[in-house]
Amino acid sequence: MGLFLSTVTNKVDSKGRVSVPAAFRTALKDQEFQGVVLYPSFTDPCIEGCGMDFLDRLSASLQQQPTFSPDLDEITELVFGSSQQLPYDQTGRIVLPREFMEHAGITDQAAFVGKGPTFQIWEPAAQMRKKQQLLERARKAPPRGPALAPGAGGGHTIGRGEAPA
Amino acid sequence: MGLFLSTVTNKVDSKGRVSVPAAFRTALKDQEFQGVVLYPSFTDPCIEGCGMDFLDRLSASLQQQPTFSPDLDEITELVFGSSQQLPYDQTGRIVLPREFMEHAGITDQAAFVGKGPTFQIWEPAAQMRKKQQLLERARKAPPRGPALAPGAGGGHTIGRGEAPA
DNA sequence: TTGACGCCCATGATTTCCCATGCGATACCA
DNA sequence: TGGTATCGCATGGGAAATCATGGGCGTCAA
Repeated sequence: MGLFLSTVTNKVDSKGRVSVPAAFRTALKDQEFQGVVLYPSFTDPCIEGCGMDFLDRLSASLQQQPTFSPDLDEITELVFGSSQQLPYDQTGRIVLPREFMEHAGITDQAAFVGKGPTFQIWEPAAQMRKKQQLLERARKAPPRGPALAPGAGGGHTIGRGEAPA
Repeated sequence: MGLFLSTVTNKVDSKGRVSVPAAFRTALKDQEFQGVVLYPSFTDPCIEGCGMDFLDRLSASLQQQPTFSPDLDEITELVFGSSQQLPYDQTGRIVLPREFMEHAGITDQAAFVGKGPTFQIWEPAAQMRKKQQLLERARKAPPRGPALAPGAGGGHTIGRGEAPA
């Protein structure tokens, strides 16, 4: 699965349509469902995004666990209940549901922010502020990452123009 | 199998008819039986819903259980005993059985809430309350563990560290 | 009859599809 | 090396299909 990288701001038209950045689409091109899955963030004024396989795996792993944590189960309930499957139109756009736009304060612009296996959609100004906050915090107390998983491979980040066809 | 996602509120007319959200019907379109299976929730004032195949699999997995759990058995009995198979009419509506409506307190509106492999039907206000409850709990006690990859921004990215394929 | 139920059609609103355009970057050619 | 053609991507708007909803009519059973 491709990773979502970088931040791209696109326009939201009067119908609520917005182009999903080409690089993001590339990251999802292998999926069965051609589109994205969105749900409102529970902690930030933004929209969370991922591919359908993300939810598929979530669902699958929940069903396998006989002893599921109630917490986890409830969160899942929230996620499923508040997510929406949004297919691309033929030019790679999706229609942002009105309630999601309101939750994120999005009016006519949307910033797609890559977060690795998932991404977020922000109102551009709000995303700036958030980013500044994170930067400051990082300066004060640099966060420490986990040990790198071995052999996860030559890694294929998504970039432009890697058409193996 | 498609997953049930998002929450959609539809009107219940004087005959007790309600449109099953198109997205839900899509999730069930591959099934033999064109309709849904409903049964009252035994923990919440709502109606549980799923496709026929879900019950098939439930039944199958129960028979595979090496150790027969009385709990499971009880659940099975409750589920199978109180469920109803409700076919769509030609426009994709079902007729909500009166006792189910009463159990859920539904009068003229019904909220379909996706829960992945299954869904629920609520009286809209009650569903709001339930959702708020879950939200608060999610914010207070964000689930931890290997299953969850906390995002940088106090995030709540949900994912399992499982191998991609 | 009265009501529950299945089936039909009608309608408005939304959503999706289709086509056209502008812009920028890259590839190509002279 | 300058200039030009071409492609991919983002964007806009109108047309067509889908969806949710309301109501009417016959049938069957109590």
